[in-house]
This record gives sequence, C-alpha cells and structure tokens, in this order.
Amino acid sequence: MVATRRQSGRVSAPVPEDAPDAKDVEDEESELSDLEDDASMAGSASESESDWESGAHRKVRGKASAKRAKVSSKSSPSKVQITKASRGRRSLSLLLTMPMDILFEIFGLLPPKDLVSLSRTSKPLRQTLMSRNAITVWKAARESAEGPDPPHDFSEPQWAVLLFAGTNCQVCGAKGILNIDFFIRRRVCIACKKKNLVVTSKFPRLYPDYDRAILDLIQYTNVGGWGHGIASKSKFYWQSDIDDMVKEWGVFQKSIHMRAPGAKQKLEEFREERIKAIQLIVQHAETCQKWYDNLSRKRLTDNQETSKKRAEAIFSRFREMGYLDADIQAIAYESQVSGGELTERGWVRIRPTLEPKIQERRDRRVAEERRRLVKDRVQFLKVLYTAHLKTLVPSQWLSYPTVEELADMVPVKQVIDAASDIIIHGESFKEVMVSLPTLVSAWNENRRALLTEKLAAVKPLPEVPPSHTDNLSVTASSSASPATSDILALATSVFQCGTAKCEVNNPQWTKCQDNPLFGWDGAISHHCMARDTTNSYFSFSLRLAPVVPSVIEVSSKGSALAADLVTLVKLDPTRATIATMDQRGDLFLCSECVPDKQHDGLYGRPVFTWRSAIAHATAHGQDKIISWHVLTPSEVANVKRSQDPVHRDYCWTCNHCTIHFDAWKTKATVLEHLVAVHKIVQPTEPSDLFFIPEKRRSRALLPIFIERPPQPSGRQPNLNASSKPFRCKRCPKSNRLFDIGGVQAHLRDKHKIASPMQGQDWDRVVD
DNA sequence: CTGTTAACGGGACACAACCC
DNA sequence: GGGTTGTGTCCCGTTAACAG
Repeated sequence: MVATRRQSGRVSAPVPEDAPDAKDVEDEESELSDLEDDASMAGSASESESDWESGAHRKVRGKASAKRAKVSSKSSPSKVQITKASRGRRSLSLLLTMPMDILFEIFGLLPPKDLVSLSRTSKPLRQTLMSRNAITVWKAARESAEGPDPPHDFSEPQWAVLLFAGTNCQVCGAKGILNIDFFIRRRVCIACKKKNLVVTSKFPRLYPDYDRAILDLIQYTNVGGWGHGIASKSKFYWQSDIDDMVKEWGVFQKSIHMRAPGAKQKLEEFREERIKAIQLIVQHAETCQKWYDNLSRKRLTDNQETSKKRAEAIFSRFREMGYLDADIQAIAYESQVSGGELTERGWVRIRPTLEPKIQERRDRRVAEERRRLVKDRVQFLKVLYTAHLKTLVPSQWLSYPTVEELADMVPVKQVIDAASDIIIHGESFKEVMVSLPTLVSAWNENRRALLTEKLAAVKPLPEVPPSHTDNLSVTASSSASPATSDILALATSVFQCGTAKCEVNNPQWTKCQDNPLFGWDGAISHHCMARDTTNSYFSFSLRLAPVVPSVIEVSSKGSALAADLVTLVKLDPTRATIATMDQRGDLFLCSECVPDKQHDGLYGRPVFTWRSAIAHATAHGQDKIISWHVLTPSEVANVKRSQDPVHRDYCWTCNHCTIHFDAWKTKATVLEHLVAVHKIVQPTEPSDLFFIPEKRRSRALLPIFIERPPQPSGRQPNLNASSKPFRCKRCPKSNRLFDIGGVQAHLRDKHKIASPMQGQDWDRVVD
C-alpha cells in the first residue's frame, strides 16, 4: 500500500519494477478477493464482486477465457521490447511514489469505470484503492457520475463495479448487458436469467424438503427471464441465493435439533433481520430503478442532441456549397445524417452518397417551378384567347384550337418558352393576338392537308368533288376551306384518335374501342383529354400532368365499314358524303346481335344509324365480320324509337350568344334559352343551336327493332323448375338443373372444384 | 467505419394452474 | 367444465455494442 505523508511523513520507496509474469498475474487475481476482504469494505452480499469478477468466471458463453499469452521469452528479449516495457512500468510505478493525499486528489477526478480499471492494474494500487481512506475517492467518483448511494450491504467499490464497470453478464460474460436488476443486484443476460431465476410456484418442486417461508428471507425480482423486461405479479429468486439461504437455514435447524441454548431465538432474530433487509433492498432497488430510467432517458436525449448537431453540421456544409434548404431536406431522413459527431473523414465518406440526392431534389424543384411558370403563362394566354373567342360566332369555336394547342404554335411557344426571369404580361402576347386569325387559319389548313394526305395514302381521291350543298356541316371551317376535291366530306373518311389513354375513346362509355371520328368536323372537334403520366411525378397529381396532343389517324376499318354501308344503300362509296348519309337516315341491323329482352323489356335487336353502326362494329370482337341489313320502309314500322341520347348530353350551345361558352348545356336548356332570350320559338339546327359533333359518334342502341320471341320446341331444359335455377358450366352438353347446394356439391364431387365461381363454374339460367 | 452479434421488444400460441 | 390468467416457447424485426 502506498504510504501517506500523514502516516509516515516520508515517501516510501518505489515498488520493484519486475514485470509481473503469468504466475504473478494469476497470484494477483487470486489475492484480489482477499485484499478486498482485508479492506473490510465489502458488504455481506452472497456473491462478492471479486468472486464473479475473477478470471475463473470471466469467459465468453461456453468458452473458458484464455490466459494472456507471454509476449517474449526471458532467454532472448529484444532491446526494443525491454526499453518499451520498462518505460511503461516506470511511468505507472511513479504514480505510487506520490503522496497519498495528492494521489487521491487525482483519483478523485476519475470516473468510476476508470477507478475500477485502475484498481485491477496492480496489487499496490488495489491495496491503496481498497483502503478505508480511499472510500472518499470512490464516493466522489460515484457522485460525479450521479450514481445512487450503495445499498446497506454493498461497499462503494462493489457498487461501482455493478453500476459502472462494463456491460458484461456477471454469470456468463455475455456482452452488451445494459440493464441491471437492482432487486437481485445483478447484471445478467436473459439466458442466465432464464436458467437461474426460480419462480415461487416452482420452489416446492425444486426444494421439496424446505418450507416455502424461506423465500421471505431472500431478495427477489418481479421481472422473469421470459418477461421481456415487463414486471409480472410473480416473484423470481436467484437460484444461488436460494441455495445459500437453504444452507444457512439448515445450520439454524441443526442447532435447534441439537437443542443448542437459544437456537430458536437466534433463528427468529435472523428471520426478522432478513425480512427487514429485504424491505430495505426493495426500497433501494426502486430508487435505483428510477435513477437508471432517468439515465437511459438522458442517454437517449444526449444521442438525439448529438444526432441533431451532426445533421445541422451536414446541412450547413451543403448550405456553404450553395444548396438551398428546400433541397437539403431531401437528405433529412437519411440514416447517414443521424449518428455521432461529424468528422472530416466521415464527411468525405457520406458526401458522395448524399449530394446526388440533394441535386436530384434541386433539379426536380427547378423543373417543377418552370412547369408552373409555363402553366401560368398558358393560363394568362387563355384569358386573352377566351376573350377573343367570345367575339366570334359560336359555331366558329369548333374550328379553333384549344389553348394548349395554341400554345404549341411556334410564335406563341416562343413567348411562353421565354427565359424564366422574363416577366410575361399582356403586351408579350400582343403580336400573337393580332395574328391569331392568320395563325388559326394556317393551323386549320395544315390539319386539313395532313388529314387529306393521310386519307390519300389509303384510298384514291374522288374524281369529282362532292357537292358542298350536300354537306350539312355546321362548322365555319367548311366555308373557310378551299373548294378542292373535298375528300374529308366523304362518308368513307373515318378517323380515330391514336393517342393512348384518350379519355374520349374510353370504351366504358361507348362499348366501342375504336371510337370513330367522321370527316373533317369529327376530326377537328376532337380534343384529346388524355394526360401524360409517364413521369411518375404526375401519377400523384394528374391535373398537373401535361395534356397529350391529339393524334388523328385514318380508321381503315371504319372507312371499310362505311363503304359497305354506303354500298348497301346503293350509293357510290367514292362520292357519297357524310351529309348525304345523315340526311337519308337509313337504319341497319347487325347480323351478330341476338334478339333478347335487354331493351326496356322489349324483345328485339338494336337498330343502328350508319354512324353508330360503325361504332358498334368492334362490339363483337376486333376481327368479327358483320353483315348488315338495311331496314325496308315496312320494317321501319317495327322500330321502337327512343330519344337520341345526345339530347340529354351537356354538349349544346346557342349560336347567337356566348352564354354557353365553356359551359355546354342540354338541348332542352338551350331551347328554353332561345325562346326566353332570342324569342326564337322554332329554332333550326345548326343555325340557332348546335352540339359538339364528336358527342354523336358512338351513341349506339338508339331504337329497337321489335321481333317475336321464338316458341319453345323440342327438348328444352326444365326452365319451369324455378327451385332449381342453376346449371353446371363444366357439363356443357347437359341440361340438368340444380339448386345452389346441388350445383356446388356437383362441382365439388364430380369436377373436384372446392370453391366454384359463378360465371366460370356455374350459372343461373332461370330468374 | 463496417459487418456481426446478441439483447431487446413485441406478438402469437400452447399449455397448465387456478377460480367460479 | 368453462373461462381466465400466467408461464413457457418460438419467431421476427430493430437496435446497440463490439471486434476487426
């Protein structure tokens, strides 16, 4: 032990500098517990600190820890090694030459963990630290670490070891055991808890010869090995604690049995003392648990604080590099942003992965801002454009482009695509608005030329131009177009929109996949409403997605069908116009349609106009060849007509004012308006009112051709057996009918279908 | 700094003991 | 006997410590 000035007034001689060999280490470890006992500071814990701390117990699960290997043999030590080793030893031994009070001053600055480590370095240091005088050092260290007071039966060093010296399991040495069970005063892993904790209910089986009352004298915990840290109502005892108590209990029992004087009283005193001790342990453990919970919380807060500082440091570096906070936010939740303090090395490592993410966000933001700017400019143009449209005769609207199409025209696009820092105002579009009629006219001419070219590619131009008087088209384009060979007015000039996902082509509305557009009017009035969502960004905001321009293509199938129908009504397909066909009003029956009662209870087949017949053509399959029957005047009497659905659509407008601009109404509403505002009681189409021609193209099922239902003949399925309305679809040749249970049992037993599906395995054939 | 490892935490389930 | 409660077991994903 180090001498103090107070004790001797003289500094003791340094400890010999012999390096402790393997034997010394072994001896030292075996003596540690003795020394600690000598220090008279250890409490009465059943397992002393040095017991489980000693080398004999310090092993990794299942493996005995290997002794430290000798670095060099005594016979041939190298000079360098000697020098290094001796220098190290000398520096340590010098510590011991210092006066004790100064030494304690220095030790008092150490955290408890280092104090424990220091006490394990050498015998003299251990002796020094275990002396009664050193208790202040331990206490100061504990208090500076804000550790709770030790329990009544623990010494300060023992307590320091339990609280602060490492996170290994005290039984098996498993690493990373953060939690201490203060009720049994042990730091043990789950596996050891499972192995060593004895629940009260198990005691009679494990210790059949002992009274259960023994357990009242032993410390316990409420958290079992299987409890996942959650306290239960049961009490769990450490097995070796029970064993120790059983032994002690046995000694008392033996004394009583031997009739030793006062034996019974001694046992009673021991019992009372233990019960009080257990109460103290429980109270102390509760205090310690609170301390530990606070410590854990503080550790968590500290970690969060450090993490926050790291994130701020990273953000700040990116800020210095010129990135904006809005873009830096892209990495806010990256795992590399949270963690310990940011080092230079760490920055170099994480920057290459984080920076591209910020750049990506920046690029997207810039693109988005630009998109919004362009959208705003188009919106600005729309206001001017709408004002211009309202100065026109409404029927002219149909030949005008949408604002998106206008924005795509070169002179307009130049204004809209101007650099982002240029402010666009009314003046910017002045030239565009002045040249608008020319622009639109050129645009229409281009479209006409393009469509003519497309048609000419698939069929020869008509030899004699169709008469314009035949054309009932409402659009101004007809009059505006040059009177050349007007192939676009022919009934066989059928187009379709080739844009994928064209909303107007939605087959759900039309029962027709290739929605035909008839002639110039049809083609020009179609404005595709599809949105381009190929960029995943727009999958979340469809309204922001750019509008896809219409791509009008020749419908070769539609044209061929139109030619068939024209031929059927004995006209020349190379000359017959759309207007002529509309005027004739022929009605057609489809050979593939089967008469049924689907049409408002009427038995018969749908009747088609020549337009709806073409729209209907793909209803029976893309490749199905349909033969058409044109109704004779007498057969027309069998047709039950209903109102054209286009009358009920919101696609009508007055041709005398702009009240219905961009707010199309039903025919009835527009008729009322004509009477009320323009005093027109008997309006005519299209001079007083008109509708968007595109709406008409696919309206099929207008009238029904009434037919007589066929009389039953021959062997028929027993359809009267309404109690058995189901038929097995897996037995196509059988007419047998079942009830619902029967058809399911049949499918299960005969066809081995456990979960039959209606439509696929069985069907209802009787209502 | 990184990959590995084991504790930790939560859930599901089977089974036994206990209670009414 | 049935319902409730607690124990024991297993599994899986997350987290923190640690060794290289």
